[in-house]
Amino acid sequence: MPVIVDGKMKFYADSEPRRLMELFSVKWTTMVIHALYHWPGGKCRTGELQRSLDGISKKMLVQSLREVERRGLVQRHVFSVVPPKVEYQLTELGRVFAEPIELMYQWGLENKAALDAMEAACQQNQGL
Amino acid sequence: MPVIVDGKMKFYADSEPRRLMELFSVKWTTMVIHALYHWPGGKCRTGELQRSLDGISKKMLVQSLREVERRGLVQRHVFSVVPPKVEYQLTELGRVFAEPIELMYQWGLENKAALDAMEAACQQNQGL
DNA sequence: CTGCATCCATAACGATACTG
DNA sequence: CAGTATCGTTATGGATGCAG
Repeated sequence: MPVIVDGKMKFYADSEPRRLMELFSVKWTTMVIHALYHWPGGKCRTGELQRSLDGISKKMLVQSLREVERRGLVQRHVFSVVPPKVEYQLTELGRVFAEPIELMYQWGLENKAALDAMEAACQQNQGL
Repeated sequence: MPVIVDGKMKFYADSEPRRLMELFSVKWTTMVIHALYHWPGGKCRTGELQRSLDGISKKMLVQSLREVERRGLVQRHVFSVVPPKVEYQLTELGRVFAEPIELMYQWGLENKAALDAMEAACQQNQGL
């Protein structure tokens, strides 16, 4: 799987897998995609989304939404009414990227034991 | 899949999936695990590892290694010789967590088209 | 060779207050 | 309701030099 150069293995930070991982490196983006993926009807309003994402600030919500919109993963629908109404939904490309995210969510749910073991080791080695 | 509270969906930042994702949020940790996972024999020295991870600084290498060691994913073997010799290898728990990481690497390699599409959209929407 | 310490720049994040 | 702006804190990461 890894690239071999002069008989030595090489791993690159700008490889495809790493480009994918960068999506995960920002705290809320995956949760936004995950939430939209599971939203009944696939569309939801700003406020609803914020209330569903426990602990997210308005700033990070909007910032995350702009981010995924810029990347072409989410589409924004603005209704010209008062009070304002805006709906968000995954694009086709967004649903493609929901796939690995759902894989991770699945794995996480099925491997709580491993996650707990890691946390336990973590606390045990505080003074390392 | 999501939790339902009062008929509304709720997504928590401290859920199992998110705890897994936190492993991914630090730039080099996944690459270190990925590299060790594919290393012939499963053990490798500090310098070898650094040379294989393109662009990593010494500081981040050591920091990442201490991180995964603290989490119980990697074991450190110190040889009492001069010049110093240290080897790293994945623990059993580490090999468990290599699984989702390899899944992501696999997905990334198989979906270069989607990644390129995202990048293209990204650049097109610069002035958004 | 391995590891640590230091300095510094930037990015991520949260809280709050304000506009239409 | 949706979105913006500002401030301050913390985390992240790179460069460099030193020590065993």
